[in-house]
Amino acid sequence: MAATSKPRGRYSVGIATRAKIIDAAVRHFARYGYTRSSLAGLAREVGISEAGVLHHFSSKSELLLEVLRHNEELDRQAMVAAGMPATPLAHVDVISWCVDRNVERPGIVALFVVLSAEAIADDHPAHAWFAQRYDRLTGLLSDSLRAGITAGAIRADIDSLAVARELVAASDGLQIQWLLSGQAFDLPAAYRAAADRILAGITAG
Amino acid sequence: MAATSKPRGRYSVGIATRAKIIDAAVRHFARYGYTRSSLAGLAREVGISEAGVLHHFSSKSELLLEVLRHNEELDRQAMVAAGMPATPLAHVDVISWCVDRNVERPGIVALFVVLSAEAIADDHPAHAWFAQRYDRLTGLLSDSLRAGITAGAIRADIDSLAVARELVAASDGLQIQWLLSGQAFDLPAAYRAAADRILAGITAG
DNA sequence: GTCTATACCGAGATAGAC
DNA sequence: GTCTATCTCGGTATAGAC
Repeated sequence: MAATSKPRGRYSVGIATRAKIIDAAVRHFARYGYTRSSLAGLAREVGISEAGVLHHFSSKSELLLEVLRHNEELDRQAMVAAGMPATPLAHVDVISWCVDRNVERPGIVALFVVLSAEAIADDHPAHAWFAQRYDRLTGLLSDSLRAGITAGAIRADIDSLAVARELVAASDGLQIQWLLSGQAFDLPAAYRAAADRILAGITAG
Repeated sequence: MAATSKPRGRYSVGIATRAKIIDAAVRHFARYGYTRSSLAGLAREVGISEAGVLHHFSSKSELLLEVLRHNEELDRQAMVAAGMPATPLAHVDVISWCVDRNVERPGIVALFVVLSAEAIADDHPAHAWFAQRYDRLTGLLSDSLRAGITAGAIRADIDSLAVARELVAASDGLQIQWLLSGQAFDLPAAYRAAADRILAGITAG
């Protein structure tokens, strides 16, 4: 424990500071979006100054991208730990797994709902990141559905990309309602019902 | 024509100024969200000063609510003109009609996607407006579905509110993907397919 | 690694002239 | 009805001390 925390001079060790900043940034970006979040508020929460934050991240937009990358890495690790396929979100079940996980951390859900809407503007610092994310997500899901067709589990006459978009859309749309309603309904159950309804229409036989 | 536009003094007539401000505000809020939009940019576009804008709307947040109210009124009028039921969005078909209409004006779609995400924060000036809007929307759709059950067209064992949420979620989620992709797919067709898939699972018989 | 101090910019809003 | 001028605040980022 002492190995990483021996103070040197008048400042605390700081190896953990970067992580503390990212943690706080997740909360702030989720609550206020990117634009309304301020480095000052972030710094106050961490217990350092604005300049201290900018020592670790050269700009606010770089911090945003680091937050997104960090979260992606955590997701990957959690998926591996849970025995999910290494390729993220390759299967429909994986979305349900994600929803179950995210219901425990509404802050992360808000982070993505708020930022993905903000990032629609093509000069937003995370615009490309989100555009790519959706392409990848729907592409992988579509591949997974086509594999299901080959295996004979799914009807061959469906538009796999369209269904993939619907599955992702159901998740995003329900999240908005869940957050706006103050988490007034059971999000995982709602998503499972929606996915089941979609899948029921495309199963073979 | 001259009835409303005789200049008095050195300023132009200005009865139309309020409408011009609202028009420009729709574009700005859609493009930048509420927070990133500035009265200065708005004013520049209209051709007046910031103070001129604030002469018509006492504050920026009041302008936002006026924009939302104005849009609601336009929707109502368009619905009446199209022979849609006066109660907005009481039927599933009405959503399709809205999607068809909105695909011609991606700015309005962006307005709602961006603002409804921004409004998740409970201190956002339009938070209550959006929370109520979703309650009303899903409530009316749910009522409509229950009427379908009574009429024998829809299976009696479905959760009408859950299905209503799914129909709204599909629309919201597809809109996000549509905007982020640069309008790369046919939104009305995608929504109709999604709605059909959901409805196919709940029709009686 | 973190501080203080500061430069610089742009926001929303108000007061009072025309 | 619109202007100019100004106030006040808050933002990001930089420079240099410790």
